[in-house]
Order: sequence, then structure tokens, then C-alpha cells
Amino acid sequence: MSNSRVNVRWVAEQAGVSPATVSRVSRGSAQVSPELRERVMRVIEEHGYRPNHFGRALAEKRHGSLGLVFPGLSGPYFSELIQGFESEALETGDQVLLLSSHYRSDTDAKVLDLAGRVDGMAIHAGTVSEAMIERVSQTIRVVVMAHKAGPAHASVSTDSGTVGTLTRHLLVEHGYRRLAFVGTPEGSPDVTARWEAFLAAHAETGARPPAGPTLVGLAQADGAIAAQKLLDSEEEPPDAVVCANDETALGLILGALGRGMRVPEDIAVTGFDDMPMAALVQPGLTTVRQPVRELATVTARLLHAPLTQRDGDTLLTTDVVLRGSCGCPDRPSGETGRDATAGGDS
Amino acid sequence: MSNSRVNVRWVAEQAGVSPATVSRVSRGSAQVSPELRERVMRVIEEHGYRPNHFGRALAEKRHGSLGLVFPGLSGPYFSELIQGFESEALETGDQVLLLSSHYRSDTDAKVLDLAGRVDGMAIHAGTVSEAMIERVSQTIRVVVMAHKAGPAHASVSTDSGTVGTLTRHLLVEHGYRRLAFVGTPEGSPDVTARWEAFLAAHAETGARPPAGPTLVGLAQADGAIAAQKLLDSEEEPPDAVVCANDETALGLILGALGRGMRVPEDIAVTGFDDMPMAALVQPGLTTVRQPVRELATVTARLLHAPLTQRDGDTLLTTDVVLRGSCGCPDRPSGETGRDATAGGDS
DNA sequence: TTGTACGCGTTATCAA
DNA sequence: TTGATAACGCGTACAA
Repeated sequence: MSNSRVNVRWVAEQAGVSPATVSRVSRGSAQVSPELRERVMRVIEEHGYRPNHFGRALAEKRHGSLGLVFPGLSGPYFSELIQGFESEALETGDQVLLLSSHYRSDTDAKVLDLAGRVDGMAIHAGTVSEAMIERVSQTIRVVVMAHKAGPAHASVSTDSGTVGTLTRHLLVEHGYRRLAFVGTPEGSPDVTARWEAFLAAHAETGARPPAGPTLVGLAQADGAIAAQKLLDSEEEPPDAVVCANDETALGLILGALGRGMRVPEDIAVTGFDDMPMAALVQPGLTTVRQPVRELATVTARLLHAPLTQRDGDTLLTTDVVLRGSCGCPDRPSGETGRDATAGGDS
Repeated sequence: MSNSRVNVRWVAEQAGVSPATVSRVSRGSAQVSPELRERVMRVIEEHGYRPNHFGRALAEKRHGSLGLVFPGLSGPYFSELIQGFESEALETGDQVLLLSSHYRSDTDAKVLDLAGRVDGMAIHAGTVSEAMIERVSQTIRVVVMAHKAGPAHASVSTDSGTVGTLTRHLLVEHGYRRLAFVGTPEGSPDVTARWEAFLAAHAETGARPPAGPTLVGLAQADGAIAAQKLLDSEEEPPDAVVCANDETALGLILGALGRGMRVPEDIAVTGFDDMPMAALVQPGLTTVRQPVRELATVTARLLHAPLTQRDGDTLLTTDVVLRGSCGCPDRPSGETGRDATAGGDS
């Protein structure tokens, strides 16, 4: 605990004023005469007095903190998410309490615990049950991230439909015929939405989708695993792969290149996120740009200022970013850019 | 705030007992007769009573939380760090408060803020000034991560000297002659230690080191940038590159492959961390294995149980992991493994 | 075993 | 403008 001796009463005594005055000075809440103010400030600085957090919170009925619950996946996506949230929270003077569910069974208890220590809670899709979200919502403000929650809850999500646009691009513009989808819909509402958009594009264009998604996680290493599954199998490999995120796409490209295959000539690959690395690979990674940081900051703002926006979903737009990995002409980064052949190889 | 009506007094009234008894029941601190216990539990469950965090903390003089301060870099290293710390803290019932300094100027103020809300604080190397660490140490327990702090402070670090072993391996076993080092020592004590070990190995073997490190960050994209700097330059490119971490190494490999170069035949690459992806690339990434998760969990344990270990550094061992990217024979993952030529191309 | 009374540190209210 | 007093919710000596 902090300096236990130095509290309001003690400072007040030293300065020869009342505790109330010390409080007023320390938080600048009301007018105090210059003399007293000076006397108090001197004592405060001399002894490094800082108001005790509990006392203040108890009196103000306010924590000054926000909670962030996420599944515990690693990678740039969550890093960006956490940092965006954290930096926005710090902007308004709120501290951030972190809880990664990590697929544990006692997550619910931890969430309730957390709910008692924060003013608002951001919950990433796929981490907490609907029932628990409902329950927590009744005591503090909750915003669901990356998933369009029901109209009763506030949520911020990004448009997954763009995966459909991208899939149509592969099918129609490039003429690929055997597409694969890398990612696991179950337990992840955002991956589910992307998979559904992928299927919908097939249905619209009359193309035949794969029997099911290639089930791997969202880390780069999972992309390498997907490469094993798709390329080392006895079945005919796909001519284009839509990955649930950039990380797996990069892992897949790495796997393909390592096997002596060419991208996109032998196999086209697309991602989702448009993380910095996507523009730096050669060939550049065709992907869907998602405003991850905005997703985080908007969520934090919604939590801090509950007045501005009531419940309902805030949908952030996403865009297709065409680069070389789908077969489109690549804009070389640096002088060594290769010419990517436009059009498919069907 | 939580259900403001439902507090100890109210529950006590409902159950027809005293507040003290409710407290005893809710935390199982003392013996209570079965009947009263039953009555109280009924009311607690029926109305979902949860002890207010502030009241409890104020009375117990204890926060039940740990702080984690880190620079704000993204990538697998910090993800693993955060998660390891968080999972260990949850094990002991502590909540985690996050603060990413993000190279801001007002970090010191935020750190002091944080110090008033946690029982202990883990500070990653390169985030907070010595003076501030000293100051915070006087009020709560502090552990410095990834940097051997002075004997006055507790710290947990991993052995960077192994980079010297790896460098000697490149120079002596493989006979590489023009090594490069990718990473920015300044502001990052752990990168500094690796750079120094790299230099020491050159001195010991009489080899001539590069004029200076290739200054880029620690993200994968920085590896791609390093590839531009090293491979697109007019100067003769290095025949081996020691990267400050695996991420930049992978970015560099990606850049080299994208330029039509072969790894390790045209250029050897090594990393640091041994993240999952390192074993999955082809060729496999030669690197130094660092127990990142242990770094985090040991730190958390040190903070939670200040009794076990007093000040001083806890050094975790690291190991060289030889794979194909340095020129050693690679163990193929899957059937498509390529034969890597052992020995250098000097 | 149970209840009473006080302390934890701060802010808000109200009276001066 | 300032000060006294009452909350805020809980844990815990101490007394019964």
C-alpha cells in the first residue's frame, strides 16, 4: 500500500486546515484562497501525498477503470486491439484491467470479479456466454467487440461481408475454381461471418464451395499447418485460398514458397486485416482492410461516455485491398518488385 | 457501480443477522452455525450479493491486483508475456492492470497512478526510468523484466550470452565472414545485451564485425524493411544475418525468398525467441530459445509472494536451436523437407 | 457462536 | 471561502 501515514487528515493537520480543504486543493474541485492553497500544496509536495484510490473511489462511487475481456489469442490483431483500447482509455484517465479467458472453465467467475472493479467492460466476441453478458450488463455498461450483438446490447463490429466481395473477385475476375477457406468458425463469431460470406459468394456465382473450412487457429503457425493439410495431401490442392486473417495467410504463403510453389501462379492466397506485413511480403498480400485500432478506440469511447450512443451495433467499414497474391498486378515495394501476372490460371 | 442496494447491512437485515455474520459467511473467515449460514447464503444467492471491492480493499489494505508495464510493442513476444503474466496472476486471484508506455511523455504520471492501485508492479525493461523504478519501489514491490537490474532491485531476465554462442557457430562452424545484426540496441536493454554478445563473439574469434547494427524495430515488418536495407543496397550483402528476434528474422527470410534468394545458400538467417513459427518455416529457423512464458510467470510469482525471494536477478537459461536457416541440416517437417547443405558457402 | 462499534481514506453536504 | 459531519461498504477487534 501507499504511504500509510500520509492521508488527508494528516496533511490537513500539518497545513493547519480541515481535511475538506485538502481534498478541494488536491483535486481542484472548488475555490480555495491562495494562502491556504499554497500552504496545502507545500505539504502535499513535500511529503508526496497522493489520495488513496479506495477512499476516493468509495466516496465517488466510481472506479476510474475499464475492463477488457478477450479470448487470449496471440498475434498482431490482439496486440493492436489491446493497445488501441489502452491508449484511448489512458486518454480519459482510465486504467485498463485485462482478462484473457483463455478458454478456461472459470471465466464466468473472473468476469463477475472484474465487473466489480470497473466502470465498463469491453467483451470480445467468443469469450463470454450471452447469459453472462446479459447479467453483467445490468450492473455496468458493456460493449461487445467484433460481433454484432443483439439490439439489446451495444456492440462494435467490422463488416465481414467484404469477404464475399473478395471471394467473388477470385471466382469471377480470376476464374479460380477450387477455393479453400482457412479458419475455424466455431467459437469465433467473426470467423463465422467470414466463412458465411465466403459461402454466399459461391452460391451467388454458382460456384461449388469446398466441403468445409480447413480447421486451424488464427496464428501464423496455423497457416503453416494449413499448408501441410492442403498441399501435402493426396487430393488435388486448391488453386486459391481465402484465409480468415493475414497471419494464417502469411504462414500459408511461407509454407507454399518453402515447398517450391509460386504465389499466385501455383496458388493464390488472401487474408483479412491488412496488417503492416501484408504490404511488405512479395508478392503483396491481397486482403480485406479492417480498422482494428478504430474498433478498439470506438469501443473505449463508447464505454467512457455512455451518453453519446445507446445500444445497437456500430458497424465499421472494411475494404478489399488487391495486391499480387491473388493474381492481380502487384505494385512493387522497392526496386526488386516482380511482375505479377494478372488473371487466373484456370 | 454494482447493485447499490445490496450491501452487507442490507443482506444482514434480510437474513435477520448482523453484518459481521454476513461478512464471515461471504468469505468463510470464521465458524458460523449451519442455520445462520444457510439463511445468509440464501439471501446472498437470491439477490446476487457480491462484496464491494472498495470496501473490502479499504478494510484489508490490499488491492488484489498486479500491474504490468511494457513498452507497447506488438507481436508474439509481448502477447506471450502478457498472457503468461495474466494467467499466473489469475491463478492466485489477482487482477491485472495494464499500462503500455508507448513512448509517451506522461508515462511517469501514469506509472504513479498505477502504483496506487496495485500491490505489485512488473516493469519491462526499457519503459520506465531508473529514478521512477526507485521511487515506486519504496511503496510497492517491483520486479523488472528482461533486464538484469541493479542488485537493489528484483529482476527476472534471460541469458543473452547465448547469442555469442550462436554467433561463434556462424563464424567458426559455417565460416561466414560478413555478418549483419538486425535490431536497435538503444532503448532496449535486452537487444543491447544481444548486440554486445554478437560483438564479443567477433572479438573472441578475431572476426571483423559490421560497422553497426541494422537499425529497425522488432516487428515482422521491420524484418522486411531490413531486407530492403541489406539486400537492395549497392554494397555487398551479408552472408549471414543475426536478428534480434524471430519476428524480424522471419520478415527477413520472407524478403529474401521474395527476391529469389535462397536461404541459407545465399544468405543465412538466425533469430531469437524460438516462437512456434520458427519450427514451421522452411527452412527451419535457427534461433535461441527463450522461455518467455516462464519469464512472465516467474515475475508474477515473485510479485505475489514477496517472501520467497529477495532482491537480485533471476536468470533464466536460453539454448541455441540449430535448424536449416543457418546452414545446418534441417529436419524436414512433413514429407517435403528440403535437404539443407551443412557448412557455409564462404 | 454472535453482535456492536470502530477504522479504513476520501468526498459530499450543509452550516457557518 | 472554510470547517464539521455524515456517508461510502467492508473487515475485525472486542464484548457478550
